[in-house]
Amino acid sequence: MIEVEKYLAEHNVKPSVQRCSIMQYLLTHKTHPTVDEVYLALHPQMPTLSKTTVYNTLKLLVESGLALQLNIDAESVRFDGDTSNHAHFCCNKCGCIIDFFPKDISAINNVCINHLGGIKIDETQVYYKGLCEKCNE
Amino acid sequence: MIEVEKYLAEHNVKPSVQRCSIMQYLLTHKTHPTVDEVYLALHPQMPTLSKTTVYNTLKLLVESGLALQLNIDAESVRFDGDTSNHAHFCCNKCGCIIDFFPKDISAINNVCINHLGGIKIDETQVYYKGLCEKCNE
DNA sequence: TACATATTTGTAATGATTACAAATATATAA
DNA sequence: TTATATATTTGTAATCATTACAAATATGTA
Repeated sequence: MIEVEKYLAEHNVKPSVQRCSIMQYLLTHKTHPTVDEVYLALHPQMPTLSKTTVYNTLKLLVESGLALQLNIDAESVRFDGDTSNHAHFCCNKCGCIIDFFPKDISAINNVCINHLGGIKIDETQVYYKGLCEKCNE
Repeated sequence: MIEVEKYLAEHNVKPSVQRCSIMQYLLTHKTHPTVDEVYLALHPQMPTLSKTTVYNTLKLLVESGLALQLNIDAESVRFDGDTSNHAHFCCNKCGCIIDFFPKDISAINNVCINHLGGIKIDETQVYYKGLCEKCNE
């Protein structure tokens, strides 16, 4: 947990107990959880945790560059503690989300930058949807 | 409007008055409107229109391949009557959404397909976020 | 220790979306 | 054409994610 504390501090986020737990959860669970999933996972060990805190903290982490917010699913927002350059696949049947690191993904980011003048790109999100290996038989 | 009627019928969507109006609106307004925006725009000329119908119809259009659903904005879902292969840019300041047709965008779709075996890709969405030309001064 | 500031908490409000049943329109069969 | 079955639309009520906000708690500083 000392690691997480440093990681937050390095990004100018004061490492409170709640923030460390939530960041730690994101780093150790690559499941792209929703606010609810984070809350339900941490609540047993931390009974005073409030869902509002989970909302606030995840928002803070995103703003501080420590997490990605995924809108791949219209139903609820998902979060990813892995901020490296990668894409996501969402299965339309079982809803699983799979990380995706094609070696030429940086080309995707450049596609845009090469074409537009005045526009400033801060973030690129690539979502694939379809059927995962299991659901595709 | 006869055009829209044919367009819907060709995609096995029965062309009711409401469906034609909504499809027509999407085709003539490339603003990636929300459900609310579609409803507010059509309601004056069609006072009996219900917002539920707008929800149902847009869902039907998406399922029939006549519109795209964009989750670019977490706040509310947006729709695009242009189903051709293109990306979207969203300005973090003014919220405008800009269509984006880089000539090598098909490469983005292939990125995934080339890398995965059992997974079946039906849809690819590419979102860019940042500051538009105006907001970037 | 005392005080100022930051963080967390819980509840209430908001707003998008869905469920559902009644009303209306459309298509079909006699 | 008329009667009947089916599909579509409508309006209201419910649901659910998210946000607002003010009180409570914790933290940092003099």
